[in-house]
Amino acid sequence: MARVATTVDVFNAVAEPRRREILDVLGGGERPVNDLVPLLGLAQPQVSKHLRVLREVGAVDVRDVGRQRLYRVNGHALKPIHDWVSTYERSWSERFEQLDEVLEELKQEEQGDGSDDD
Amino acid sequence: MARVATTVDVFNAVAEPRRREILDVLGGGERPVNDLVPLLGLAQPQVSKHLRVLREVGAVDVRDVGRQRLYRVNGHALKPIHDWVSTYERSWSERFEQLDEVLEELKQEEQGDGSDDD
DNA sequence: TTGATGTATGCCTATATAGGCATATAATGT
DNA sequence: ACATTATATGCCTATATAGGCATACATCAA
Repeated sequence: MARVATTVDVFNAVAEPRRREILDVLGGGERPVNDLVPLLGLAQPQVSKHLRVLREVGAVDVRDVGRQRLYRVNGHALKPIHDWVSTYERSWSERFEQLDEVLEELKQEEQGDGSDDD
Repeated sequence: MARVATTVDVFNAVAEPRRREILDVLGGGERPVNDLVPLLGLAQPQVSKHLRVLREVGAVDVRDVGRQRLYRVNGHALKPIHDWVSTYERSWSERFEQLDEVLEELKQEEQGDGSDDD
């Protein structure tokens, strides 16, 4: 078996480095497909395919202008990733480390208090 | 071709839902492998394999105690994901939306000013 | 040593999928 | 209508990998 389809799980869609690159480029503003081709060093069909995956998970939106299709990032689709990973932010954020220190102090005080209702 | 190895790219390692589940469980505290088996509904060998992948990208640490191996989350490994996805936070965060409003206002004022150094 | 328990590894199969390449589709200009 | 440009789709191959299952390895108990 392989894994949950890239077109269904945004975590998986974005696990492909090329697709992250595409989002990063599009972060700078709306662009047609052919703009991405030289920037990524990929053939046009592959770029279109990556864009399709990103579109299916909602990470990009499209707009037709003449014969061009202008793609743009839709960051909302990435929120689940942010939400999930943020629960681990405690590990590296100074802000949380300081919070942990305070909580630790409170805990110690409680223990000195003699109550052991854990 | 497939994609960057799960054992090399933390984005890819975590693109597998089972592995996110494992991290979520371990977030509650250190646990031996066999604790995860019933919780995930996976066979023990598959759990060990997922843990191996997580260990290779540094997302978990191990500690031997007797014949058990206690695994725990190492959130630091997830920071690159947080950093990357945070650049898109503008899309959904009220905080950034308000900032955008202010910037928009400043821009309008500048235009009314007659200067067009854009 | 022997047996039991906890975990890791190896082999196998099915499957998803990235990229190569040809071609289809669509819009525009002449 | 025809050519040109922009993009999407289809077919192909190679490859990574998730899970099934047997088994190796390691640690502890008797």
